[in-house]
Amino acid sequence: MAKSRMTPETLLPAMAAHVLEHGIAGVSLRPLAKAAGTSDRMLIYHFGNRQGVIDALLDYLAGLYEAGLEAALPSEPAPNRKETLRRILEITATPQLAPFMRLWWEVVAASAAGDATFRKSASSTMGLLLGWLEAHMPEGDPDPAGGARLLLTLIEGSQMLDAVGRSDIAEAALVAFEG
Amino acid sequence: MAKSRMTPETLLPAMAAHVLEHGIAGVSLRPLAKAAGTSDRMLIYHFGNRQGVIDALLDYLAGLYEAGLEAALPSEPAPNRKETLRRILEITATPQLAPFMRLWWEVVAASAAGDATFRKSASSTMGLLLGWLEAHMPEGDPDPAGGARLLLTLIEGSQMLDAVGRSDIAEAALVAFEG
DNA sequence: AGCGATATGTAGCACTCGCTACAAGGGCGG
DNA sequence: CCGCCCTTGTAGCGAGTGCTACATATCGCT
Repeated sequence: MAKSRMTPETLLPAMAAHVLEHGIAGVSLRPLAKAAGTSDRMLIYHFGNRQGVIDALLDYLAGLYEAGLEAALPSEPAPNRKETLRRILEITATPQLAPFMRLWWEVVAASAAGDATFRKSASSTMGLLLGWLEAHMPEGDPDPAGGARLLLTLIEGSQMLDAVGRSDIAEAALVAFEG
Repeated sequence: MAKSRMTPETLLPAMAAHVLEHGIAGVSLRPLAKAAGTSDRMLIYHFGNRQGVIDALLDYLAGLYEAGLEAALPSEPAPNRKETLRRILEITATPQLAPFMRLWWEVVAASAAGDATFRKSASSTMGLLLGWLEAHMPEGDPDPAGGARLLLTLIEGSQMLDAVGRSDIAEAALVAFEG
């Protein structure tokens, strides 16, 4: 019966694409399996249960996001904090990263609801972003560590405001930011 | 048969309590109805359909949140932006407002996923908070409007970081904030 | 008192959910 | 070539979903 011997690794890209479009928190096995060209039966077989599927997807998506970010982020340092902030906000609004933002708020919501898996993923994603920011703070910044944390907080606040349709507030905040 | 003649208004408080504990985005009618001492049948009767129930709940919860916030927020202006920020963050970490935070990220996630009802609710909540902030900016602030938007962005970023277990970042950001 | 509108309980429909039991095909080592 | 194991399909279970049909109880009004 076996035609192609699909491994978990084979399935993940297609499932990730489905999840990026339809969300991950409430995803159900049958549509997910169909999107990957297999059956719910096989997802359970490969990943044990639904939670296993989601865990694997979160891991895989974190890698995808990191790669996408790495590709989009410029390496030249900005002259000051405000410009650093402006560049990051511009990049994270990139269409190819946009589906990740929708997913991101799902991860945050699940974290806030107490889901350990999602929280761990979210927490490490923030660590990743913070690390990049620290490494790309303007030269001569008096407090790169603190500044990076301040910028990260502003970035996330801006993105939340974008998500609820109040990018006007985020833009005004950027203007008012003295960096 | 009718025992108590429950009106939609009678049902809302109990339903709100249930939703604050169990989430609103994926709430299902039967447990919700049981929590309110009625049946799914009656929820549909009173609110038309599930969406009607959720709409009514969002409205009611927005009112609850506003009232809780109004009760918790002090009226004396802070000496500077940083202190204003610190006070707000302290208040929104209040236990009685905590369940609302969990709900809030659900609302944000649904907004990001394109749900119009949730987005409208989230957007107006941000408007509410912004209005309060503008009215409570420090005396003599050079740019109260811009400053309020900057603070709101920082507040929301901090709360997101809290939600994913990275309050360490939010606290360092507060320290690094020059207001 | 009687009648119509309002309110509520019961049963059920058609569907999806995660997951499992069973059987069987395909690959590989002996 | 045989037999075992890994993989996969089919069918289905029990529970839960939003919602509806129908019957009936209760209230306000005349």
